[in-house]
Amino acid sequence: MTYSISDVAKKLNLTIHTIRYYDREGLIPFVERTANGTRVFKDSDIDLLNIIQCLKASGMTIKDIKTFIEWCSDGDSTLQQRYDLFLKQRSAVETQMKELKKTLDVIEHKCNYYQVAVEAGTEDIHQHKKIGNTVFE
Amino acid sequence: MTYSISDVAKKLNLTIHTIRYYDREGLIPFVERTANGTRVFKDSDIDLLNIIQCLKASGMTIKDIKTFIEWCSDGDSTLQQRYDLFLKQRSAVETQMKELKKTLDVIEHKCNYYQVAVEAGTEDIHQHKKIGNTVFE
DNA sequence: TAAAGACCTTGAGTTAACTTTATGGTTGAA
DNA sequence: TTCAACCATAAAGTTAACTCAAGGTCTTTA
Repeated sequence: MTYSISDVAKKLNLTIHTIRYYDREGLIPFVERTANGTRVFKDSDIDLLNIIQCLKASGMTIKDIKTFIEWCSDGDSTLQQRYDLFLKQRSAVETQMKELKKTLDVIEHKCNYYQVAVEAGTEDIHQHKKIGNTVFE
Repeated sequence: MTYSISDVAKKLNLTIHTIRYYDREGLIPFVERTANGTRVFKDSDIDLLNIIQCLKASGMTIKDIKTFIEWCSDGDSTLQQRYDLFLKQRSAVETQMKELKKTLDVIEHKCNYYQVAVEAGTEDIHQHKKIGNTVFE
């Protein structure tokens, strides 16, 4: 089973431009070409693009993802580096989740605050802090 | 209690430049000035900067945060808009947390994969997919 | 057979959020 | 009194990650 660039774009919810950009940046070095240069994607290429999406979501830059892919190409001599990389990303994502939880708590506090204020028709319902003449909490 | 811009920068782990940038963008319109133009921050200004950090962490742009601050200045007539905004941000953050959890699961899978491979000294320990001649899982 | 619609490359443009540079004013200790 | 250490503005520069435009080739379809 093979796919055109637009098939892949639809499947992964990326634009054609983005996929070509990733190719240019060296993220998908194993995509084959027809005689006239058209890219032909295999399932394994789609798997790789999925991994790239995951690494991006974990906060990695394109440049760092490229490094990882180069390590993959280098074979078993880079296993430790790749392991360390994923350990680092794991802890990075765990940190992000904790931060996001704190953020959510603050936002939920605001939701409650505004729900009460909307029902009352005024922010004066709250004992509050003022900044200038403007209510901020 | 008042603070200089560098005090605030230290306290909130921002640079002086970033704080001035936020001021230029209209995010902190209530900071006072001395006769010669030096900014003087009150505790309420620091509270507001903390709220700004939280909104940024939830994925809001500077432009949208500015809109929120304008709504605050407009008083009770914007209560519903502000409530809706926080409901929207809450659901945005909840979505982000779910996505991050999926990402973490994939990364943990990779950690296990590489731990086994490092111990074995080779990726051949895994039944695997190959892309070109390169192992990607 | 010609127009539509894929695909390609190179290179320039965009956007957000800073970040730096250039230039200059104020203040307080040595 | 000078000089370091603050503060200020305006405007240009940076970076990442796209995104678009121009100009060209190939293939399919009316």
